[in-house]
Amino acid sequence: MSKFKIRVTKMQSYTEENYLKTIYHLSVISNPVQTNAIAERMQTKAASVTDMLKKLSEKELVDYVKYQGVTLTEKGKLAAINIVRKHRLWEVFLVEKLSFKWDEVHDVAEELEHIKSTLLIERLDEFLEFPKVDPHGDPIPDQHGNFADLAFVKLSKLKTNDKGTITGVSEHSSPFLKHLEKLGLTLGKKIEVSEILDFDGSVELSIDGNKINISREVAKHILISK
Amino acid sequence: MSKFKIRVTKMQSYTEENYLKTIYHLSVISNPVQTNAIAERMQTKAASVTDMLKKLSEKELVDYVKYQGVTLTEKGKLAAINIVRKHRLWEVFLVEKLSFKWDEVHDVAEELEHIKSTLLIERLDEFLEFPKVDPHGDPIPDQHGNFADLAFVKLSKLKTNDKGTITGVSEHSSPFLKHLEKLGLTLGKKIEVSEILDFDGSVELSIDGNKINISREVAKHILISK
DNA sequence: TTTTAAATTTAGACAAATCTAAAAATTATT
DNA sequence: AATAATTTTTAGATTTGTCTAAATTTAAAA
Ligand SMILES: [Mn+2]
Ligand SMILES: [Mn+2]
Ligand SMILES: [Mn+2]
Ligand SMILES: [Mn+2]
Repeated sequence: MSKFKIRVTKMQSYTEENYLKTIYHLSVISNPVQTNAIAERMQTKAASVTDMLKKLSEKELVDYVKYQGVTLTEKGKLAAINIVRKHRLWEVFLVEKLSFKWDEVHDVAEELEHIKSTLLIERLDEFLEFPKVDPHGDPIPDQHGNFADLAFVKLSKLKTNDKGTITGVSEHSSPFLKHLEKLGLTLGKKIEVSEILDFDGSVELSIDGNKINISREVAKHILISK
Repeated sequence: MSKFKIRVTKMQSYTEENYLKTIYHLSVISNPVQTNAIAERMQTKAASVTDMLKKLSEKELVDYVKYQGVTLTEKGKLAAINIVRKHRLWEVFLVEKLSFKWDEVHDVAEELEHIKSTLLIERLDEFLEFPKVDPHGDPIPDQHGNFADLAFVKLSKLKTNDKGTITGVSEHSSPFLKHLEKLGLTLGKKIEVSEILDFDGSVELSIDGNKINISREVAKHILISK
């Protein structure tokens, strides 16, 4: 009879992975992460979230204090970043190799990110020539979970005459991305703020020699560098 | 109150898809397919299979007669072929684009085949330039489920002095494929039977100018054309 | 044609993930 | 500090897919 209990750390399920990823993303906004925030983002009910938090806590993937919220443990954070890595690499694949548009990739990547094979993901990384960012400008972590924290500023924070390059978006919905596409606001484009309208906060900017006006709401989700 | 019951044909689950595919493959050998055959191939218990057969029958994907076995309906067959199509296309991708060996692709494809996106699979097909066979020589069905029934003959059926080209294998396990690899018995290779040994039925063949001997068991799983 | 063996199905339980409704804890407001 | 509002958790069900053990049906053997 063994003196020690062998704890077989089972692999995470599809569902657990989605929870970990959600908690990871919400951690940026608030830490610890609250039950309702997770429920809303995952389109599920608070009661279901509570159940899962207990389970993740049991597996030592999160630190969970009743009524207070959750934080990822080191182990949980690494697991989460790994899913994010896979998600973003698949998005690059879809856009670069299969001609998907940047608003078409999200749902498929949401499924592909759960495929379990390190060989697959390392080979994919190599095949894509080790991309540093995904089609939405988000950084792609390396095998060890490290990635450069790109210095972004929201377009809505710029002042009149400020210049910069579009390097990311903080909203990934298809309607939003299609809207940007139509306006010519795609990654890499240089812009200059020509005016900020007083009455609605909307932003007028020069792009490719044209002047266009975008709502404050849209400006908030466009990330500018330099 | 509506007079008609609306039957929402739900999409198949990951598990249902695996059952359909298994039934499809077993149909080639015997029709109808028996419960135990499915259970054995899926590494599960007969009782679980019975439960699933009732469910698939309910969804009109199989014709199921208690104690007699199952047959795929037209609908079920199409669904099954679609999974097979995805499985084989992904295998080609892994080998052609990510340098996987032919014995490394199966398990990963087993997961990838369940990704739900027609756009993805049609684009993948295009990206791979519409391959007709997978890395094991198996035919890849088109979008409509049609594929050429390639005329194979088992190497074990050949007589002395018969010639032919290796165009497929009927066993996909990693050890078997690695074994073939080591012997130089890969797809496209031309062989000639030089002798069939009486006492154990093993086959001696010429390949690339060399003579090698393979067991009858191995010969049974090598498919030859022309 | 009984009897025996093999295959298959039912009955009843269980784990994962979800839900609704009700209870408990925390936070905000008077 | 007491009350109200919000957030979170529990209790109890439900669905999907699985299992073991027992009962049935079919096929094979005597
Ligand atoms: Mn996902
Ligand atoms: Mn992205
Ligand atoms: Mn599968
Ligand atoms: Mn194959």
